[in-house]
Amino acid sequence: MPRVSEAHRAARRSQILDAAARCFAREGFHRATMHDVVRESGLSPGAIYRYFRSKDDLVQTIAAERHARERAWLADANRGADVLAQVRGLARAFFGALRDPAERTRRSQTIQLWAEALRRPDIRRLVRRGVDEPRAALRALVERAQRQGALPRDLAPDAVARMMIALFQGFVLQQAWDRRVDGDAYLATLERVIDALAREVSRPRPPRTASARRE
Amino acid sequence: MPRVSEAHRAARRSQILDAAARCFAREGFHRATMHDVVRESGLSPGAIYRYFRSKDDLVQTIAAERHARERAWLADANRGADVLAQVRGLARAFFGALRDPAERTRRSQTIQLWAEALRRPDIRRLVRRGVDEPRAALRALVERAQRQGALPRDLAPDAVARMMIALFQGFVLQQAWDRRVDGDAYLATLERVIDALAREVSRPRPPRTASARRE
Amino acid sequence: MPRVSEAHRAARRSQILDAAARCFAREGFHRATMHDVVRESGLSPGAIYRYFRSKDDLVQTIAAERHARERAWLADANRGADVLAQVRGLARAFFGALRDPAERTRRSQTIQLWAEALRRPDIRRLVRRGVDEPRAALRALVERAQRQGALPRDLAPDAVARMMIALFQGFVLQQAWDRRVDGDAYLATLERVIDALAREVSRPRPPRTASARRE
Amino acid sequence: MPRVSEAHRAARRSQILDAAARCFAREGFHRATMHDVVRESGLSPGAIYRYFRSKDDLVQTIAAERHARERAWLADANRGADVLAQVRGLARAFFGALRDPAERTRRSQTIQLWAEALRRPDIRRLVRRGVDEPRAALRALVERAQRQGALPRDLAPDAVARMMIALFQGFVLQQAWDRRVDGDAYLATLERVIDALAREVSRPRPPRTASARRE
DNA sequence: CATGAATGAGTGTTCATTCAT
DNA sequence: GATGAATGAACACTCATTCAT
Repeated sequence: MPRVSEAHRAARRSQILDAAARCFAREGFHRATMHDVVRESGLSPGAIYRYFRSKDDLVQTIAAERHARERAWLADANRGADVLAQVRGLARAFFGALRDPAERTRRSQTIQLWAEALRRPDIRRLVRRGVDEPRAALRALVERAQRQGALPRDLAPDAVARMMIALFQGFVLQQAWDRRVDGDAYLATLERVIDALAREVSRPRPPRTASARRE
Repeated sequence: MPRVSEAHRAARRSQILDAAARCFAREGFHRATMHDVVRESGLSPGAIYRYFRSKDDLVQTIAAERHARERAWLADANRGADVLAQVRGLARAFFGALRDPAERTRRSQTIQLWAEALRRPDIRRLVRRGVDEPRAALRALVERAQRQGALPRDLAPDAVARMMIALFQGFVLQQAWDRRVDGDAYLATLERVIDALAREVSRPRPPRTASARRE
Repeated sequence: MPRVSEAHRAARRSQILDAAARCFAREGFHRATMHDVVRESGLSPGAIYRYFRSKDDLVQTIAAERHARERAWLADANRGADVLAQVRGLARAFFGALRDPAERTRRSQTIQLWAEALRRPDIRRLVRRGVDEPRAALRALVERAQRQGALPRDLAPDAVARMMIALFQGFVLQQAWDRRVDGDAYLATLERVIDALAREVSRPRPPRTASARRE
Repeated sequence: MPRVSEAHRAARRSQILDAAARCFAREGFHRATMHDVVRESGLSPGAIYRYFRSKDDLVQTIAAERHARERAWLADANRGADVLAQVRGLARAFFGALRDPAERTRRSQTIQLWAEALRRPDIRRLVRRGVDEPRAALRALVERAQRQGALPRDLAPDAVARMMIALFQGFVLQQAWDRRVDGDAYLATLERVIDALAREVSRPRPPRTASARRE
């Protein structure tokens, strides 16, 4: 029977995590100090270490939280009837979210986690799952579209899924460095490409593709 | 050891830079210490500070060097006749380079620079130029292809350029976290998409596009 | 050891300041290292930096403290009736203090601050105030003596004040380099000079002074 | 038979000393680096270490040179007939020199040496001789004046000598911290005091002095 | 439970000095 | 003789973490 309620613990935890997230977004994981987090959270060092084992643990928890959030976000991807509409919906949801100012903070964390994943296996595991789970969902979606005749059968579903994720990742990077990047044109062109692929279904293919691969 | 040749100076410089690159790839910019670089280079702290003003300067120089390397890499992109062949050539060169083991080290640096660009304006400038210059080249290529009738005229050239870069960036990330990622399938699918776009030229478009956008 | 009393804080502060003073007196500001202060204080580097921003801050605080001490010392200079007795009292208090062994340490600091004032504006400000405030007090004293007819009216009060301070400063220097300097004889002769000046009041002056200035 | 002429050696030596003097005056002994001296002198580190054993040696040599200069300056003090005129001449020469801008540099060095003398016996020896020699000369002068009846016999000659030196030292300090200090008024008042003392010779003294000492 | 003063190993950097050329 | 690249011990300072209160 704990001395403080579970609700109190949870509140403290997210108070710390929010403060840490702000610090990390502002300064970067490495430049931000635990003292920064202490100041930002209004708590004491001891209090923070009661909830988190270390600074690395704080980073890891934030990474896990990011992962969970993005997973939830894809939860209803593989439902519904019109596959192409769903892909477009996903894309729109994703790019739309980037307009939220709070999303800037999260994006900054995400990019830092991408770098952090290179050195820390625990982070890498999370980041990889953040690719693998959407990838599986997108692949299933593409496969369903192929079965329905909405996308050509010679497209490698897994590669398509990776490409879609890459298109998201690259856009996140480019917009993080340059706010003026035009998300609408990017999204429109992405949809235009999907249309082009969709139309490939009803098209005679072999000769052209063969020649393209020849060289 | 005075009055040393320019060649000696250059050799020392790259001795340091190489050591730093190895340390940064192994530990990350922040975790790697100057002492690590000292040990790795076999020189003394003083020697390193004779060639570089600070640790940040070392990072910046490595960033600039990566930028220069990637720029050279695109130098002959916008030449030659067959535009689509060129795009494919570029893609193949890029993905092919990823097989070089030394490229792993460089890629690791690049990803770290992407994160570093969020906080350091000098790095951001370099990283952005690393996007903007290829983007301009790719856009010109797409425009040329459109004039030649090799790509449909309703594609936004700039967005296409960004997407191609995003496809590269995303692949670099995904492969950095998971060596097993299949570059060949990715490249083949990318070429498949370019083919699909190319074939759009000879297609009646307006009604379809409109309906695609309608929803 | 949290939530410590204000008294504890003050004790720690002066524990550090005392240790620093000893180090600075022993080694000089520049040769003394923070590690010396750490060792001498029995604390850790971090503890010291909790109370002082930098080594320079430590020097500055000691300078300010010396300034405050010397200011207090002059506080009751300009009171009382017999002006000449007061000047003599001041002189005796000043020279008397030099017999205290703890004063050796402080004097050593003072002389170092005189040199430090040449380069550091913050120290120069303090050192100058350490001259200007006594000077104003002494000048007022001399002016009062002139109004009372205790000193001749043709003495420039400000120059006299500067001279008295110079006599103190020079004595501090000379005794710092050679302990055997006889403070009693110095003080007696100083009083003898003041007497001589006092007796000038009742003397016919013009012709002599003119001839003295003539050459 | 040396490879370079003695004249060349001497020229190099003073080239280095001049450069060092400028650096030390600008930055202080401790903050000035050997690299500064290298840059300022236009020579190489090796060259400097061929002429001086260490940085401390450079300081010591400058101190010795300062000492020699000030000694020369007093060389003809104890000659000539009119003692008081000579004292005044000395004072005027001394204060007059302070108007030379090059003297600012030297004064800055002198003050630093006063502080340095506290820690370094070699410097202390020089600085003390810089007091003791003028003091002996001034004492002899005072004694001669007393024998000639130009100054009262109850003045302690040595204390008077110390006071005169103190008046110089204090003025140097005060003017180093505040350029606006009025040297002319100071000098005039100093002469005024000497006049007062001179006139004591023909004055009935005992009762007053006794009362002054009584308290 | 919470506090925050304290720790101390470790950081990036400097600089007096040396010595191969 | 002269050079200046190189050295490396030492420096001022930081910060993740602990634990007495």
